[in-house]
Amino acid sequence: MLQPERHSKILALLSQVGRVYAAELSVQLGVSEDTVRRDLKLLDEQKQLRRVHGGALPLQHENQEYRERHEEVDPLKQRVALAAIPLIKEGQTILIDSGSTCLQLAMNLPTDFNFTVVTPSPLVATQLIHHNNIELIMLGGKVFKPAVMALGATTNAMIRKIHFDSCFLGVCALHPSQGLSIGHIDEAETLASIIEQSEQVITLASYLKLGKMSTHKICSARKIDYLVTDSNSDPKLLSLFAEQGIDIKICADR
Amino acid sequence: MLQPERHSKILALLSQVGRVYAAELSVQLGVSEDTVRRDLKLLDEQKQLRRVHGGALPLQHENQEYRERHEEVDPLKQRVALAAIPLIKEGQTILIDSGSTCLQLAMNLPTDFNFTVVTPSPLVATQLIHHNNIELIMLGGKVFKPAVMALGATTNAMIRKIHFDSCFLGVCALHPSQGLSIGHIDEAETLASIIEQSEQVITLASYLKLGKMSTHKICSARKIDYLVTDSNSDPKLLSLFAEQGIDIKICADR
DNA sequence: GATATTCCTGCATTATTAAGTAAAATCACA
DNA sequence: TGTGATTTTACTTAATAATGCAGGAATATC
Repeated sequence: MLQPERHSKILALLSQVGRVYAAELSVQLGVSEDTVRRDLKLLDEQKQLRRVHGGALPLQHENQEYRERHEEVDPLKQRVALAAIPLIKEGQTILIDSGSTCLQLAMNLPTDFNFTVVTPSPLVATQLIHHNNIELIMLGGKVFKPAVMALGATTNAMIRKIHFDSCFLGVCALHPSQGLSIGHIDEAETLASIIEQSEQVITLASYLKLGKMSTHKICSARKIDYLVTDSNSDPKLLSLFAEQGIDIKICADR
Repeated sequence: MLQPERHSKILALLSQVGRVYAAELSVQLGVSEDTVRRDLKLLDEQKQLRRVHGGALPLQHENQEYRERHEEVDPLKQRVALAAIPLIKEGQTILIDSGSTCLQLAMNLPTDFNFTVVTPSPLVATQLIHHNNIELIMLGGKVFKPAVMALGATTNAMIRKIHFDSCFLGVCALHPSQGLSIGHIDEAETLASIIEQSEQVITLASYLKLGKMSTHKICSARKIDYLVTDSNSDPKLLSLFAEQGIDIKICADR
């Protein structure tokens, strides 16, 4: 294995697990501890990580980073989420996906009528614990950490037993011809199951997500009923979506 | 765990609960008390905290606010939870129940080895999202708001497909002859399913819960393997439990 | 004031690192 | 293709750092 390969592998591991040990790296990379130390020393000098006795740590501690990221509310996402709320009707059973936009949706759900929320996200569930008008159903299964949601066979099986009036998806890539797509295959499958069980598919996406595509396809654009986005979106792109039967909702500007 | 990791964890705990004890840190961090003392001494020299006999305190006056905000952390429950941590072994699959004591357990799980956590509580799940060494499985189902946990037929079905090395239950009533009991029938059934699937049953209960009984029986005391409690518990009561084969663990005082 | 914790000091043990050197691989250039 | 320079890696040894343990000192608790 070449030096730059090792370096990127070390950095990948670091961001994945938050710490690396020199001794372990030596085994994992198949080189001597000396080489690992030289690598770590180099990466430290390049400010790519923080060298400490016994191994190395990321520059900013992951937890803090996440907390900050989590506490700061993106106003754009919040506006998109707010614009989607009128689509919820009394007595419905809706699914709310994981992701920051959907979390915003969860934080702003109506309190003046009753409905049921199903979610694969522990964060969304936690947010809804104290809404007395909401019947909350958690989807079970292995929690996929990067997306903070339950997914996989168990989750899919549970989804297939539920019929949703609508599902609210915080998409990460929506393309006119390629449809909805996402970076992880299991995530794609679980989202596809959800869509299969939903009367209406409602996607929440800021202009940054439109016209993009990712690795694993979830469904074609035709399956989508609503797209809630913002006024920065390209009108041509939006008309392409409209041609495929998607009802477009633009959120307020401020 | 690397030294700087310990340091940031100590500081994080400090800002969360407003005080740390050397002896507790030793358990939480998996190192000797000497090492903890050296850590505290270092952090004190770096003006990151104030060292005091028995532990350490935050420096800033804003800690007053912090303490107010996080006053909900019951130190008694935290100590009981800490005493249960050594019962977790590498590679195990454990279930962590809902409830404040179990939430404390979740907040203090070891980070230096891998294991799997299954939980019906969105709060526990949210807490564990950032533990990279923990494989997290959420139990799905209707969320029972008063207990903040998934329960019912769907949940029970999912439980029956999993075998737990041990389950950690934050009991609300444990009586020598009546066993474990609880106020809601569905909760009782779900907990019974969990116990059925567990190799070891570990109960966490402050002295306030012992000798009490509630409406719906979960299981007899004989099914319980460990009772982790505090030194305020009535010794006679404890010996009655011990007679039924329960291993009693008393948490540290203070 | 007695007792029990908690703390500090020195020391032994272990793990980790640094420095120096040699072998191997890679590269530059004829 | 061959030769020497350069880089990269591995090995050895000495130094350093981190940790845990055992005692006596300090501190808190009753």
